[in-house]
Amino acid sequence: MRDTNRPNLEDVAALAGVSTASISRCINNPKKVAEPTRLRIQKAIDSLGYMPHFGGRALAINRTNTVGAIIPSMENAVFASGLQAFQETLNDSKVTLLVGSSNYNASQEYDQIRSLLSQGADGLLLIGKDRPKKTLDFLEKHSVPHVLAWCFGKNISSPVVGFDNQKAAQKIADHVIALGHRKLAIIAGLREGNDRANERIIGIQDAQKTNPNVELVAIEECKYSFEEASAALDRILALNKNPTAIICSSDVLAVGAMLRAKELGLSVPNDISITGFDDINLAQVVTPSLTTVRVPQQEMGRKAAEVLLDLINPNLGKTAAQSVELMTTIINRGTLVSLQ
Amino acid sequence: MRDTNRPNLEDVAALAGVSTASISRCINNPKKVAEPTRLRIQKAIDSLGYMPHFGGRALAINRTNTVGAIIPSMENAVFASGLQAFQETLNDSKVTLLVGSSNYNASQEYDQIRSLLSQGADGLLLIGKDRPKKTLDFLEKHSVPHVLAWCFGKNISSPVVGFDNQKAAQKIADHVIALGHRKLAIIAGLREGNDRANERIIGIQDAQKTNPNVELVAIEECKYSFEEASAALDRILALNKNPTAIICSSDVLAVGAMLRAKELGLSVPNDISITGFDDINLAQVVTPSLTTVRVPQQEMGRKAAEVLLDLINPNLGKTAAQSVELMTTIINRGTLVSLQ
DNA sequence: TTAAAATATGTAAGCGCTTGCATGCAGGAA
DNA sequence: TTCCTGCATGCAAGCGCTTACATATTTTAA
Repeated sequence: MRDTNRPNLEDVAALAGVSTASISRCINNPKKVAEPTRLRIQKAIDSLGYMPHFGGRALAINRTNTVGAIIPSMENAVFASGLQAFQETLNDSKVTLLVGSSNYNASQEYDQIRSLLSQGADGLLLIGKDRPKKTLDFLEKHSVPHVLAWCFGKNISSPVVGFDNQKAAQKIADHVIALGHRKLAIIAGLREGNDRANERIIGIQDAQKTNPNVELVAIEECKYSFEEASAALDRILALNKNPTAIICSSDVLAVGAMLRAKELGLSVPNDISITGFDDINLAQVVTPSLTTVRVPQQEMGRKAAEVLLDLINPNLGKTAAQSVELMTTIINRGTLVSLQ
Repeated sequence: MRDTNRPNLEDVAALAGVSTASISRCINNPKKVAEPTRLRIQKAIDSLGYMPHFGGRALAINRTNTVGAIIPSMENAVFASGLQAFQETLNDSKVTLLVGSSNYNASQEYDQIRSLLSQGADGLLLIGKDRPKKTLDFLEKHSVPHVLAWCFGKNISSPVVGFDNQKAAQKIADHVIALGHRKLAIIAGLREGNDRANERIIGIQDAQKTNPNVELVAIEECKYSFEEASAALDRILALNKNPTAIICSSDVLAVGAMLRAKELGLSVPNDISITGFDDINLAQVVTPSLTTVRVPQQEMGRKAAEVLLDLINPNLGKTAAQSVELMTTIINRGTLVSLQ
């Protein structure tokens, strides 16, 4: 039923003494309306405080200028600055961002996808490349424009903007090995439904395999919290295999392990080296500061937004949206020691 | 123009052999439709992969089940977990969250408010209580349901869910003073357009005033980054007033100051005590871990969502939405030393 | 048995906006 | 003058959905 409180096109039209069509044109395509009329209309709009009704417009043009992003967790600083950059880039094109979080859970992600889409999202940003067939089918069936981030891969059918987790992990592991470490352990996120965690483990295993005299004494998976990482370190130490370096698949895990090591009276890196992944704020703050892998978050967010916008706008002569691979860098700080 | 790709109510109705009205009822009020029909409809919906069109619905019921939140910054972990709780609570009521960020800038906030509203947000979460008249007028004129968080106060016309920044700041300052500190300095966020930063300063000043033998040797404002806090510490030290404690109005600032102190060869807390505010992750991670003020973020997010939902739903007999004041707690860790 | 009440479903109007088409009008070319 | 062109504007259909109301069917009561 009519909300008499909120002015609509007709009200503006009446006040300005023109038809609703002109108002609409004035808003969406100002050149199509003559100067004096435009001024009159603008005055009417201002004086009524008119704002176009979102639903009406969405219905008419079948587009919302809204995109959704579903990240595994909002609490995790890992995604924050990437998302911020994503949003800023969208805003430049007058597109609004809807955010959902999946809690690292595929079925929650599916629900969020449906929810954001039924909220009218024109496109989606998703994290990672592995998801259940059900989700994939859904995306395909509804031909949802989407881009994947925080991952990369050659034979993915969706556009991807990110980095190769496996290669990045292999690189840091190679680096650790090059410094003389021969007994490694891993603390990683739960692989289940998390391709990034999974590939990071595989990357480290790759590095180990190409160096036969390197031993991988433990692989511990846990949730991304200090407490869980702390417990994971305990489990590793309980094995009595004496790894000289622990490669963690996230800074949060690395810091959790460091905190625990400190509690146990172990010196990092003298007694044990620890490396992280992501290079979030935390990494610079711990003592010693964390040697880690820097992920180009901002660039990823920005580029992902560009690709998604391309996907949504049947664009004018521009090149089709393409996947882009970004590179990670190893940031050497204080938690990794050379054994040579 | 009709998107033939996307099934609409009519398609479902045709397939199920009922009218569109029944489909609509089946979706929104299943009890109103008989069991066998409901099953038939459900099957049709599933087989077509039908999803209601957001705009159509929004137009018909003049409601989007969407609320917006505008936070000063996404990068700052300060708001992350509160926002997460806010979102989760909304989700329980099938309400989606739109997020905008204002970059601690009133005019950007105003733009975001307009943008979220024109995206159809039914209500808004805003941070802090001070804003320009223009913004206030706008909210009033359009009678936008909204709740303020991260602040509290008696004579605010909007519902507020938060804590009293001034009191909380006074409390930590009193605590510092009780430990024997007589020369204090402040590192705070920029007060301009930021009531939280402002009130936290005032709270500390309150504490100082009631203790005449306490001196406030410096008040430095800066942006919320390690680098800026670091520079602020330098400016304070350059004064040669030798404060024994630096009260920071955010953990980020406190950690930035700590990092700088360490660079300068100053021991925290032996040479100088430092306190934070917020109790974000960072606080536990630095060495020594940070004595700070814990803000009940999750609770604030949850309660704010409840109040906002109340505001939006002309609800059934429930009590009207009320402001709620939450309490902060001082978390004693390692950066504040007793001088007695 | 019949009337009344309850239940299930359909009909159609209308939410606010955009846009193809029609109309009117001014200026220029023939 | 007449015709054409182009611009500014209006008209009205239609986007997909909800819902008051009308209608048809079943149940219940008397």
